[in-house]
Amino acid sequence: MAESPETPSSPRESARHSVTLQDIAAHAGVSRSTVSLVLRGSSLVADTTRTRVQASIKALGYVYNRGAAALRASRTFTLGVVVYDIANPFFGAMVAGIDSVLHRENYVSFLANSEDSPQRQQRFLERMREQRVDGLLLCPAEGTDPALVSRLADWNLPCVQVLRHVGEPPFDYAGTDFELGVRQAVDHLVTCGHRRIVFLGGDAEHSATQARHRGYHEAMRAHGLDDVHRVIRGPVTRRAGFDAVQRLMQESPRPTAVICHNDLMALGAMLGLQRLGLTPGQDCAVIGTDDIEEAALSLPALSSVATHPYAIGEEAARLAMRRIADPDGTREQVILTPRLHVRDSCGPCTADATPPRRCTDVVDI
Amino acid sequence: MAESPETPSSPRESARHSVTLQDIAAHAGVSRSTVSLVLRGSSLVADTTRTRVQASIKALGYVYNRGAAALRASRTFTLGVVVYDIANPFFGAMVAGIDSVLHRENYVSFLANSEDSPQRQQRFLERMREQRVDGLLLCPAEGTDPALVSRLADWNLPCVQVLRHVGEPPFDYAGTDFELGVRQAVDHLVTCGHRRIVFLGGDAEHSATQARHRGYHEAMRAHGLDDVHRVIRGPVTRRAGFDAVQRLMQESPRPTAVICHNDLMALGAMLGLQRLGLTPGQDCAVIGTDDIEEAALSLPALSSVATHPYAIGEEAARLAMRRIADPDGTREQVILTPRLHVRDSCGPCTADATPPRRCTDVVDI
DNA sequence: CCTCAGATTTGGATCAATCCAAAAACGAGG
DNA sequence: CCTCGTTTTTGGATTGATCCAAATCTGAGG
Repeated sequence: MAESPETPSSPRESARHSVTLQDIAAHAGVSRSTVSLVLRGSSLVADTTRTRVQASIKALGYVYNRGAAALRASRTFTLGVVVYDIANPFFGAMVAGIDSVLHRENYVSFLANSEDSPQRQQRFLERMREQRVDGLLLCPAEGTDPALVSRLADWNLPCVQVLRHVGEPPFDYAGTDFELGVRQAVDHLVTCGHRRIVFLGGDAEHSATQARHRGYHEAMRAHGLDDVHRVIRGPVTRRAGFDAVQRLMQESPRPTAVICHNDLMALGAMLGLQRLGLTPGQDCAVIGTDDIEEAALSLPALSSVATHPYAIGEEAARLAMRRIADPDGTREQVILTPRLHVRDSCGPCTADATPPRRCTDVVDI
Repeated sequence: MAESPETPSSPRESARHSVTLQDIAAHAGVSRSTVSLVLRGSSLVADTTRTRVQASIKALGYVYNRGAAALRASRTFTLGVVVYDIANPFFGAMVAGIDSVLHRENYVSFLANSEDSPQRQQRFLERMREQRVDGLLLCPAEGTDPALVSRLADWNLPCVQVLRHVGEPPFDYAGTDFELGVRQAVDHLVTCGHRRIVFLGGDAEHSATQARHRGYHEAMRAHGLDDVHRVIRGPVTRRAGFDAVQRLMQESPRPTAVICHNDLMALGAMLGLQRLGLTPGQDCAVIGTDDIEEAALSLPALSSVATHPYAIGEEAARLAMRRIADPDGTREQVILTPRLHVRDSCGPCTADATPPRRCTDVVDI
């Protein structure tokens, strides 16, 4: 029989009707079902048959139709990912971590940027439902209805919350122990002799902000510094850090250290100090959170609590895979441990009566 | 008849068989086809019927099944997006731009991070084909086979290249005129009296790198500076800028200005100058490319050629929409015009014999 | 040569939508 | 009341895979 030649990928495959299981079955002299089994790597198929079918698949330039498969099998190998600010390098790294795991698992992901708008987020989630994704990774937008998580459960849509969380436990969650991170920062500063330590925090009310504030309050209390503890709330941007620190430095007595909600704020704060002719780490200690690449390279190098976004992404994706495999398994919370990287922006306290001590914690880039 | 109550979204919809067109048809007393027409907003349906059907859709908590629709209609409202470094803030902004357009167009996108690996990219593209996406936005990985684009065309998969491009024209492309950007930088520096201007560029061989080098060479030639023109190639990182500028400053006579492949390099270069006790903008001018947020806030503020990543993302997405609507339309190239933002890092040349001139081009943040 | 268990293979039904040609309903004019 | 041309609605075929129960093929043992 003059069957089509063995061109691995024939150039004229735009022929209206694309190659289907049926075509391969005919070419290989077996049934649709057998071809389907081969495609799914079933062990039911005899080796000789498998080889023959695989040859036909190559010969005809077949392309698997996941949509059609999903229709019957009700599994799509797709995941929805929602973040609220993809332009932020932190999320970039996190998405890279997610992507690396999904790639290994043969999953592919839809990404949406909610811009912290619950409406946008809602619209995307509905679309994800229509696409019949197998699961969701969700960094809930500020102001997300706490009932959302249970609604997703009603929809039978596995959902792992990331970084922030809403609703009542138990839920799946992956993030960092922000509370511990801030505590580490306070502890270190106190060890260095600082007392008047201000926290520059966010004004939003999600779990991640609350955890940081809790960490600050408790660490300060533990060191008996209730009387000087102080939180400034506002946006968590470079400029906010820049402005806030300049206001703080007018006061008397002025703070000897600031801990910032994230590195962008901290970098802004350092800039603010320099603008006043002060030296970060000498006239006022600065510690940031996240440990973005820029932190180690700034001048002076910024001390920062590393929150490992890439690892968070990986953990979240892995958790989603587990929940998809076992939808009724008990919910899990993966909480990574942050780590303070001490650099040049937080030297010993010189302003206070307390004798300056040499700081020799973790020092690296 | 005891029809199900009018709960907008009944809580027990996990009943094995999800609500389908058929169910709505029965509930509303019409046929499947009519419901389908309503869902697709057809004008064929009578208003009274439409209202009745829409009520049933709400009442039964129906969820459209895009997969099933795509199977028949061969349109998925889905796009594949490939970038090579999502952790880079530039791409974050670009993806945000893409997302904003797709959201408006009711499209949803698969995102992959190729990590500049052609293999990873290839694997993702194959998966995209299996998912029957309507189109692709591709920032080709370094080393991508130039034949890829024509292969995608054979697959009937509309593809818009972004930022970089491979293969032979005509193809759809969205990006910035990097050549012009570098030319602007050179022109400005020459106007300020600089002659020994070095370009710190990338070592990769894609279109975006080549365009920058071309811009540099031509501008230098146009100003009769062939004799002093000089390109240093290497990675385009902060550290590379830091190291390169320190080496350059040992020379005699030393360069009076450097133009960098991107802002990260430029920020590194400024840091390198400071490490030597030199002042960027005074002892040596520095100009970067991209104009990332950090540029305006650094100290001194970095002059930079803005490349508008968000806008590039938007344009690329719009172009993809056009190509999907009209697959055989003529290919388009959307090239945005970069704009030099002059700040404090590039003052007049003081080292040369040429009399220093006051620079009064564009000055803003 | 027959039987039977285990290994393979198979065809028809199914998943949830769209397409399309034809049927039904409608309304105006004779 | 009957045409005739619109406007609406409809059912059967179709899309490309999986599921599953039943059919077929093997080869060893009797």
